[in-house]
Amino acid sequence: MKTLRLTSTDRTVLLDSHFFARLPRPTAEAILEGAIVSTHEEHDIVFRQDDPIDHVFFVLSGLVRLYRLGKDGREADIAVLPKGEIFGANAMFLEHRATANAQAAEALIVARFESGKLRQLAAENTDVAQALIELLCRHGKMTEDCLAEDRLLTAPQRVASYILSHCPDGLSSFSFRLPFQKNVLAGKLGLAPEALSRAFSTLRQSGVTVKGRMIEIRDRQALERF
Amino acid sequence: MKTLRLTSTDRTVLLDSHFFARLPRPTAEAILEGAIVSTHEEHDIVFRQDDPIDHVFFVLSGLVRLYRLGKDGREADIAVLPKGEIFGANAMFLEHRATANAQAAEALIVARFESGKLRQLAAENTDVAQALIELLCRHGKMTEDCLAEDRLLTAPQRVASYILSHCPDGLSSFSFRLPFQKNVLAGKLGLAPEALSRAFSTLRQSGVTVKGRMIEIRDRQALERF
DNA sequence: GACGCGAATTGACCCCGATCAAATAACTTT
DNA sequence: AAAGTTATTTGATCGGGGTCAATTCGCGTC
Repeated sequence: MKTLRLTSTDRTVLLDSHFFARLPRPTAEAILEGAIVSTHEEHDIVFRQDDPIDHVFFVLSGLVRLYRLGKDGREADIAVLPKGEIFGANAMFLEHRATANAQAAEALIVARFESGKLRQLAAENTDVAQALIELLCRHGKMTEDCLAEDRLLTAPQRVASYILSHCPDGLSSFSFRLPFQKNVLAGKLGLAPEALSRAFSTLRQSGVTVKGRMIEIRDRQALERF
Repeated sequence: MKTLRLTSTDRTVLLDSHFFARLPRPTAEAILEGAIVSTHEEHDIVFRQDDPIDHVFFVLSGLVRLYRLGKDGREADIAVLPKGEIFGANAMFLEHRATANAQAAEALIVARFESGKLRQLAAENTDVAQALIELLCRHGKMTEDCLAEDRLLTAPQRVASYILSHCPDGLSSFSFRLPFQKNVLAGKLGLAPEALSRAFSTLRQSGVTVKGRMIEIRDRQALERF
């Protein structure tokens, strides 16, 4: 892990992100003050569950995986966060302990902000508080979605749902490139890699073609029906 | 469903709750102004997924079940909330649409507050915003816990974990009464009722006795090991 | 273009938990 | 207390997905 300072493209990523974009520019700038940037190799651990953490993290590039460990060492993904997402914010209001492990799922650059300062700001500035509230709602809903999908859908259905979430409305056929290794996708969907693989081949009969990371859909309706 | 006004015991439940207790009394009182109370029979639907809702709900007594519906009509519980809990708050910041169905899991009394007013208050008053943030963090963590347990634990392990969460630290043997029907517990744990039943009988060999709603533990360590 | 290594697929097997059906238990009502 | 519901348990069966082992594929390197 190496630590650096914010570059100007970093600032762009930050200011364009879901969270900072809804803040008045000066407020956003104030938060950026004192940000620390660090790089991590794939598989590096950023923090561990129950670690005391006094920072909030922002993905500048790459991918983080948040997961919990079972007694037997098995891992369960809670979330997979791409560029522009924030993590570690819950901890700020929850005893300052991480609720999960955070690991680089690929080469990763993160910015971190002192949570004390951010919390202070949130207490003084309702814009910041609003932004935090919206962030937490959004993340909460994502976790809920995940839980509901786990309980309601089979593996092929979850994969279909994932693919459809990448299909712009109206198109009946399209293709896209997976934003990460199948490995990671499997974890995100709560599946073993083998199960993901089998799910893809089940979906072949519904017009899904997989070649490397490229996914191609021939018939959107068929997928929705699945 | 019948609608009423707040009784004085209702006020007590509200003011003692996790959310309101951390607010200055006058602020809390201000929110209570204009609360509407309604009663619901077991199985009544309070609101449906995707309904536009402009209220935040508070459980005065009884139990609500939040769940999503699958295409095939199957139900997946997202949360089961007892007296003192708030629900429908996410919607306030998420297009004003409910993210799940809310159903009375037993005779239920709820108070509702206009979300517009609450949101306004949160924007003006950082105490309210802080309380909301903490609420959302707490709920977020609960959902995360649920997701992780689903992915990491078998049915008997989930039940053991549930029982242990009711065991005060230090005691090695103790007993308690389930706060709701096994039916509901099964849903909360993401199990079919039959699976819950079987899980209980598996745990018998680890010193768990079940008689009606009474649960008795002989050996805490044995349960933790499970 | 050949090589090498980690990622992904495929096959075989097994276990957990869902589902259906039937029996029993626990409540309500009268 | 008897009858009628509604929950819960138990048994039997089945399917989804996890795990292990063996290939095969894809991609970066030389």
